[in-house]
Amino acid sequence: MNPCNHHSVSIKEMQKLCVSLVPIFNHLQPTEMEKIVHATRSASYQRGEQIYGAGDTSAQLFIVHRGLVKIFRLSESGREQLIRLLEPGDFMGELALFSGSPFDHFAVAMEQTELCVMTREDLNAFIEQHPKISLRIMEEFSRRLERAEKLISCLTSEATEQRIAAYLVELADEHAANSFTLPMSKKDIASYLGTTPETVSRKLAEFQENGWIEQSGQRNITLLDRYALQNL
Amino acid sequence: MNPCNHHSVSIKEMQKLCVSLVPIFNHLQPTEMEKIVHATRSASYQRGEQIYGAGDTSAQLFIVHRGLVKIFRLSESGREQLIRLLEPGDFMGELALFSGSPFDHFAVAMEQTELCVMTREDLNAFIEQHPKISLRIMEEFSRRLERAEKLISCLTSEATEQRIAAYLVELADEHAANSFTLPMSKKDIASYLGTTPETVSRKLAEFQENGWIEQSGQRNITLLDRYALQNL
DNA sequence: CGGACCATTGATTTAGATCAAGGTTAGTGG
DNA sequence: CCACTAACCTTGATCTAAATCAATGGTCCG
Repeated sequence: MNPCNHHSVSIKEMQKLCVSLVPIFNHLQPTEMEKIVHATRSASYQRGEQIYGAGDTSAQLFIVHRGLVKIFRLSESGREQLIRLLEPGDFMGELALFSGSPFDHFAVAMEQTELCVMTREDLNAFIEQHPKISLRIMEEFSRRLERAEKLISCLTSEATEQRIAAYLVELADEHAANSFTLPMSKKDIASYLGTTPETVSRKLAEFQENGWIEQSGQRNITLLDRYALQNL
Repeated sequence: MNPCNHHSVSIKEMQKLCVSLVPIFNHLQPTEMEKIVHATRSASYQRGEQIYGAGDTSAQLFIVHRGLVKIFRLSESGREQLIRLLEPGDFMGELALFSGSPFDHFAVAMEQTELCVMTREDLNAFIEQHPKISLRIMEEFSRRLERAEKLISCLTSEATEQRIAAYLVELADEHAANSFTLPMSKKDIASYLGTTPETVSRKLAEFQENGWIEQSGQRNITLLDRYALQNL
């Protein structure tokens, strides 16, 4: 944890920096933006740098402004379990913020990343003054919760093969295209889907043999038979 | 969906009914309670009755006042996947409320159950007037999210045996005692943990043989060797 | 250019699912 | 209150999907 605080940057710089807050913290008057500026600090991280780790305590809300952050746990056996990837506009650290309990997971920057940081007091004060914003935050929470619960259903009720197929379809939907690039390494995909890199490799090869997908390079995939994948 | 609205009950009755809101909606002045009363309707369900199902749309927040509600999905194969059990004070329906998308899961009363029902408009207005409450709701969200993410880690990184053991330890912690009653049928436990009733049976029998637990009746368990269970 | 990490493919093993058949419990209705 | 039925639980035998172990090739980054 070494957030470099730049409390003396110009308001204009901060506004630019806080542009990622817009999806959540919108409905703001220009004069209100100044309050966010004072409530927010910025922190910068290099690729591979840890933002926080399990056991750390920090009553701060982190909002990704630029870059990519990986959230994961380490199991007893030392296996890394990927929870999710955060893109600009996503936030993290909310549990520590609300309950004060220490983190039980790790956050690491996957590339050059800039964060906005808010303390609990700041958030409290902010929400009291801009109550409508809390609804948007709740909306975001509920979306994440939905995603988590869907993943749980998937993990418990579907076979590994189906999970991998469903994941491909999900990616295609996100990109609104049949060709896309995997957002992470096969190793991480395996961790996310609760399987092993070997199995991911094998299943993708199998899907390709069946003519359902086309792999090119190491991370590019084209869906050829979406229907087949969905009906495994 | 057949909520029986009682909009004409006395304020006193509603206060009693809404006592379960306290964990979330506290910090209220007596005069403010009246607003909740007007914002809330009550609905009553029999054991086994469905509150809503996948596909239904309803922009309402349901808060459990009395009883027990089971939330589950049905997978393609028709397998029931238990998401969670709601006890008094818990709420549901928030995603439909915020995003307007239809439910993708089912909610069924497990016993005689009473709910408080709030529409989106009611919640909006309410939060604008009582912004502090939104922090408590977020807290609740973040707790649920934490639980879901822990379950995901568990499902992906641990073996079935470890999951069952960890679940027993969790139950003991919740009850703050080594003896406790399983909160649901073994069938439902299996569904929750992503396994089958047979495996749950076998593993519990195995744990008992090893002297780690003691089963009595069909739902009572005493932990004898917590350490062994935690270090599978 | 070199080293570390990632990906692929094959051979083997195993945990847990599935299928099957009793025994038990609990909620229902007379 | 008791009897009945349906759902639940348990234990056994078999099967299979995926993990693990292992070895080679590929790719990215310093």
